[in-house]
Amino acid sequence: MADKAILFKRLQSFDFLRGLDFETLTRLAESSTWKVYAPNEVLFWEGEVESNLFYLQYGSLKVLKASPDGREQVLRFITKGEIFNEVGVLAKKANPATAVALEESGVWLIPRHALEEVILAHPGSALQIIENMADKIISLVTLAADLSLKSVEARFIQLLLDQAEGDLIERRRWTNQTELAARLGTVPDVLGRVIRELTKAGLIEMDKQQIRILDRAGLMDRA
Amino acid sequence: MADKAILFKRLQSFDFLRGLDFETLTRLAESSTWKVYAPNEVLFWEGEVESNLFYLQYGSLKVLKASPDGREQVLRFITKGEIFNEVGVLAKKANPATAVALEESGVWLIPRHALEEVILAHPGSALQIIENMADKIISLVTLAADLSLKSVEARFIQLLLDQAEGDLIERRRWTNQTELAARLGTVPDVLGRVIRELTKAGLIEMDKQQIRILDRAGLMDRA
DNA sequence: CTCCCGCCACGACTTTTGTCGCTTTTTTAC
DNA sequence: GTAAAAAAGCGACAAAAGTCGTGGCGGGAG
Repeated sequence: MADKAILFKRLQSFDFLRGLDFETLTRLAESSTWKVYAPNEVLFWEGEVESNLFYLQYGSLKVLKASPDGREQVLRFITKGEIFNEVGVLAKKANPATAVALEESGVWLIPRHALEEVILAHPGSALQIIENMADKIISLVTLAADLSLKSVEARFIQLLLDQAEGDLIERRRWTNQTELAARLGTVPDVLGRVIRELTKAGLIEMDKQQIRILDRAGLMDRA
Repeated sequence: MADKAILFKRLQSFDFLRGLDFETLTRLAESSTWKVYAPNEVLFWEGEVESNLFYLQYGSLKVLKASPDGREQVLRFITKGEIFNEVGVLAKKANPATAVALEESGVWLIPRHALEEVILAHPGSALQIIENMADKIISLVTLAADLSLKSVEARFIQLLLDQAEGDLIERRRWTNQTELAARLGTVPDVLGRVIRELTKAGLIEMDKQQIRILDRAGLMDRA
């Protein structure tokens, strides 16, 4: 079990808790619990009511919705340091999506009652949470519009350009074509085809370890 | 200009303002302004920063994102009594979408500073706003998943079943095939084809005034 | 009244996306 | 290390979505 002192330090660094006093943070840390999830383990299912706020200390997750026939649409990736499940915690609604660990992930669970206390006592933190949710609304709006208005190729190119540091994208264990396809809202075959075409056109190069952008301008043209 | 007394009454009926005292509501009403928009008039554009909260007193609006080539994806319809632009007001972010009046619409504009005062003074109202935003997140998540995982036909059938009162849907002036198509994330031709197929299959009947569901079970089967 | 414009109907065609079957390669589990 | 499972490559095909052209109907504007 991770030390509560770690969480305490983390809590101090959250934007939305900034400026809270020692006792408040201690109380939050005291009532929270720690959990480690294995790769592919589910944190919560679509339709469940989950009343903890999650703070991801290490690892990475995906949030998705699945169709009856097994296809999935990834709505969001969560990396170290992010909080999630504001919807379940604060709106007391059934969760609209499923959260799954992509790799081993360590998570703090902060119970609803502790959080509500903080918000009522410190209205400024509510504004921070609202900003946080606004960011999510913005990215969901963008996702919906992209799914409807852009081709798979355009979405893939945008993903490449967003993710690239310099002209390189490091591939991790879970950055395989199947996962990328779910992220783009398509199937692995189609993504594979797009990759082949972009490779043949000399725009990108892809192997197991990385994706390299060879012609940034050319990519932008096609998107 | 509509009487501020009307807004005052309305404010009293907002969920998120419930329980506020007389002076607070009066102040809100005092600092708000009233505006009427003509059909097809734009309330705000994607990318603009808009610092008023809107309350739609009568009329109806659509919120959409457009692609360079002119297609649009409607993200949300707003009807009488709803508030919108929480994102712009509270998160101080550029608006992710454009809002357009579908018919003549009367709107109250509540400025940011007045709203922030209320929230800081009454943390409970922040929780109400958070719930409001959570609802939006949920419906955007659903929209994104539907766009990615369901066919146009399935989305149209779902729209029919959601909107129907009894087995009837009244068509208003702006419920034409062009608008319905934008709402479903497709083009009028495709929607027209789907309508013809469902009609030929004896599942629905559609004229200028209304859409009638003839075989609810049959529709659900196909979706 | 009539001309014009927007909406809709419909068929033909193109493009995009998704599916299938089969093979090879890579990863994982034991 | 080896066997089994998962991922990926690839071509052929099928289905869904989008585009284009033509033409009809009907409701304003003049």
